[in-house]
Amino acid sequence: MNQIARPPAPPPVARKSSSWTQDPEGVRRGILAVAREEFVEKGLSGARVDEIAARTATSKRMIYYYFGDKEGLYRAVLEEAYARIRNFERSLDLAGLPPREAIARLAGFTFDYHADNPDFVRLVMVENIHHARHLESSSKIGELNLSAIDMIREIYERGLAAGVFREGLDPIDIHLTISALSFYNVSNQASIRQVFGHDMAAPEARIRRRDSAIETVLRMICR
Amino acid sequence: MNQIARPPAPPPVARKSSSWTQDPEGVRRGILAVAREEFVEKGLSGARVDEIAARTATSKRMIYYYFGDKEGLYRAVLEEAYARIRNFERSLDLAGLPPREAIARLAGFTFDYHADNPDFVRLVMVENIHHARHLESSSKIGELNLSAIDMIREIYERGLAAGVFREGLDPIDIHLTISALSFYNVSNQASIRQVFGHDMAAPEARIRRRDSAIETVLRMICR
DNA sequence: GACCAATTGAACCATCCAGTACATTTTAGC
DNA sequence: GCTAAAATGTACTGGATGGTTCAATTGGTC
Repeated sequence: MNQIARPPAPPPVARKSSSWTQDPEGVRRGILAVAREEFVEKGLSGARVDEIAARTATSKRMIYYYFGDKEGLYRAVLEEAYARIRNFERSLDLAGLPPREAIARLAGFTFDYHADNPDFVRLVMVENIHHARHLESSSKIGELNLSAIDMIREIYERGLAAGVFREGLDPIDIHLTISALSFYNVSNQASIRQVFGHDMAAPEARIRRRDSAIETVLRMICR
Repeated sequence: MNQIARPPAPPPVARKSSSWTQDPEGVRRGILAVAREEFVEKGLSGARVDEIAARTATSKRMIYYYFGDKEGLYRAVLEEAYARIRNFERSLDLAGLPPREAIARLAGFTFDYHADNPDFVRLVMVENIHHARHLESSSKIGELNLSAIDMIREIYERGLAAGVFREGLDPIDIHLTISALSFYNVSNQASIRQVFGHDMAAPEARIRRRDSAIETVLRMICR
């Protein structure tokens, strides 16, 4: 509910005043926001369409009107989440930095994105429980692929040329390491707390883990 | 179905033959095995008690007789999974190895355990989706805590004394890094395949990722 | 071979829940 | 203003689902 930047909703056409006051885009966004919270909290099968509808400003009827069925709604939520992280990745501008700094900042930003968006992390968990079937059927997410991996490849090659990175590494492997170190503390936060009594969401713990992750990635890559 | 080492089921008391042939322990185990598969595949809310019952040699009635309700059954599955990894950890004998070898083998074994037991990984994902509520209510899993972390602490201190490890590291941090690098490829296997077209379960990919994880852990810890 | 507790079978139930039917209101174009 | 299409409200349904009832069968003990 808080990480949705809901712009002031510029009504393209004048807004009449009456009993009803219709606003399709707003309704859509409203449904999506509530749906995301529910799916993130209870999973795809755990979430209840009635519950989502109840927490919305509109009715269950509208959910089916706009999204077809429960899976369509889930898919829309998933696509929005992936679109958002793709935007985040595109917003990174690391080309100007020296390789070592670039990787460090990429790792730091990635860590922060995961820590700041547990909803995204939990959605990805849910989707993986379902064997990523919906990622498959939905819009080709392949663009993610390029942006993230190519960015790493570019930095890595610059680092090789500059002689600061060790040779023989795979950009995908680097990406997996950064992702794993960013994802795990968030995805497994609850069980870590339960088993080790450590709250990874606490500011100090998070900062220390962040530093450790960056350091680990640098040590992995640097000569 | 394959990663459960089901010992030859030594019937402590003789087995009679009759129309019915009652065997509580066997029934229990049978239910648990099917239930694990279902929960792992569909999650807690996605799994259906009727479906579990149908795949069992016995009936739904027995599930409720032995486990009370769906959550009780889930809890039993969860406890069994954690008991199993605790056994695995206890079975590791690294005290005799030089520190560097010990950490490398710990990382390798941990990686292999996760890769060989995707059921465990998926169960932990499911449990985290549910905020580890059932880990909390079930038998104190705190013993895990000790065994895993203390083992690392012991190795780490030997490594410090030998001058091969760098100072200032937290055993929990080391554990989290090893776990993250072991867990992520399995938990996110489906989305990795979907987004990057890489199959982490393929033998070559797995071996390369394993080597990379071990190397990364060593570089993280060693001076 | 009788008795009791443990174990099992078959049918049943109350509720939940995804999805729909049908009517109604709103907006936009003329 | 009139009309068609888009958007919304209300009420409902049929099947799925977790859980239960009641009785029957078994194994051990005496």
